[in-house]
Amino acid sequence: MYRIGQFSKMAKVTVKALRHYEEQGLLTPAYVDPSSGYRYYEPAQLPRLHQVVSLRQCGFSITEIRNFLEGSDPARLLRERRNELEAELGKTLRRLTSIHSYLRSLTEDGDMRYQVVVKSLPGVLVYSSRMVVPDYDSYFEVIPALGREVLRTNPTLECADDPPYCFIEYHDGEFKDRDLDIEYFEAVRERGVDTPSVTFTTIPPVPVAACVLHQGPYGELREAYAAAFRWIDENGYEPAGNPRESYLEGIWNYEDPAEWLTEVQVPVRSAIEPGVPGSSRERREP
Amino acid sequence: MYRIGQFSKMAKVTVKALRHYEEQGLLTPAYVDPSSGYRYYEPAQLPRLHQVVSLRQCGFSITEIRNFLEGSDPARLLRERRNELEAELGKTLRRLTSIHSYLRSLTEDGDMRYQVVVKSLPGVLVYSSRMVVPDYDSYFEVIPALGREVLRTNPTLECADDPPYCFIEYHDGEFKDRDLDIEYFEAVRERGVDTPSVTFTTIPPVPVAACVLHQGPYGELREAYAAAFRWIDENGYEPAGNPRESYLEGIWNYEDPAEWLTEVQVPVRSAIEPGVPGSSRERREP
DNA sequence: GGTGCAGTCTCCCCCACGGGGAGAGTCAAT
DNA sequence: ATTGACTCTCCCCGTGGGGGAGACTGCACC
Repeated sequence: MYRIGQFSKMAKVTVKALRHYEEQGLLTPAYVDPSSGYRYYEPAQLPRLHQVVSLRQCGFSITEIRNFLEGSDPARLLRERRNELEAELGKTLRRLTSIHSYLRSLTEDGDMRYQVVVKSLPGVLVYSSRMVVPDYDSYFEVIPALGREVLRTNPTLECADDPPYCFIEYHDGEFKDRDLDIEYFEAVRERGVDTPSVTFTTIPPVPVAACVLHQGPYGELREAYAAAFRWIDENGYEPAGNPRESYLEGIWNYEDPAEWLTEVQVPVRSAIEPGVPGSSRERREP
Repeated sequence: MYRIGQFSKMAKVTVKALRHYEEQGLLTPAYVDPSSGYRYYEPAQLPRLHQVVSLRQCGFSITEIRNFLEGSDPARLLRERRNELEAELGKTLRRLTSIHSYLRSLTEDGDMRYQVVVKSLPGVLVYSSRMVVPDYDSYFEVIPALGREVLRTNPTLECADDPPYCFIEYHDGEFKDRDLDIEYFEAVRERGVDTPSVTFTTIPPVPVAACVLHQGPYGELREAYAAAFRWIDENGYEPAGNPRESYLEGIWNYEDPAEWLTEVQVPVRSAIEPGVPGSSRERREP
């Protein structure tokens, strides 16, 4: 019979952990003095404790260890844990690659103007209009005209404003700066009546998109795209749809183009062949 | 000016997280209504939030992001984070390998008799005696005789008993079952007087040792060694010293050899060439 | 002007795995 | 009897928010 401190030294496990394991039902002391409350352990308990420590070193949670010790299909638990660890491995690798991109942009370009965030884009009710315009400057004429046209057929139409969401999708598979095949979207509160050039529809959500925020005039957007596609390439993703340009602040709010705010959103998927790291479930972290 | 829910949709960040970021000083709302307490945000705050989210996706902690945003040498923080991520990667890999060994022992051997735990062994004051004995059975004569000899020259000597620690170190580089070159150690409370065959000394701590617990007669210890060395090999370690057999329960406590408890402790080091994963600091986990 | 409802506020508890410490009790030796 | 070393229970701490209670607020509608 050893007291907790002695047993703790034998097993190289802290006293706190031993008490915690008792509380969690993993290891009950061989005897507890009813008057003093002192815990007494025996070496015969070492194998069980050893197993607990071994499983902890594999990253099992207390609950999983309890299940394990109670004999519920160890092989299954081990395989589950393996899948989780593989997912974790994939995530750590992605983070590492991401840091690498960060560091490169810092040392090569000297700044970190464009940081990439991966998020999903919700599906939303919109009206949209596809067209070919001669150049970027045409946006400033075409889009307001489109708005007027929609309002003419749908006088009571309200655009979404909690928050607003309007963007252009680029249908050209390659970079062009004239004769652009674009589609303009604007989120609305409810479906309206189609016009010859304007269609109401619900766009599907995008499960994964790499997003870059651009502050400044549209002429520099090209760099934002470059940063986004470079990141996508470096980080083991590949484009999975046409890029969007979402307009957050623009001419309608600020005279000064330096204040304009645009988000480039590129739908992506993992370029890693499926079945290996990173396809599995999450655990322990956001 | 958007309320928190609208802004949350724009940035795809939960309301809870926005409030948390304010509390942590990462993003203060553009305006807070003094009477209602409502938070109001502006799109111009999106770049900062975008950066926060981007750093979170790299696994930075809130505190690190705060340092980052306050401009303290981003390159250094990124390199630090990279080192941490590499360490994490190494740890996950080790866990994965460990699970793999577990699963193999389960499917091949059908049981999981021997689980391996990595721990460090403390330095300790001992007396020791090196000798060559004809076979394992000699232990039962030689060791008690040794104890008597020590007590003859050191009548007041007390062995450590909080907890006791006695073990044999095997000096043969290979497996033998006769003419064994062994050294017996027993921890004591204070230094005594050497005898011709017994020396007092403080053995140095072992930073990393792979340990296996064996329950049963000594004849089966060979399997414990086999399991330990196999695990060491599979898990990217290599032996870094002679193995020890630590006797926790034995003939002095139990008649029945099935109750005997012995821990095999093999000093190891990482067999991975240094400089790559796993050599760095810890973070977020035990 | 009243009412309903969605949104927001603050406050508190929760997750895992213990670490750190306070204040009180216990064991053994001098 | 008095140390001094252990041990007990209880509470707070960290991470990064999630979930929910109870109370307000803002806005639309009647």
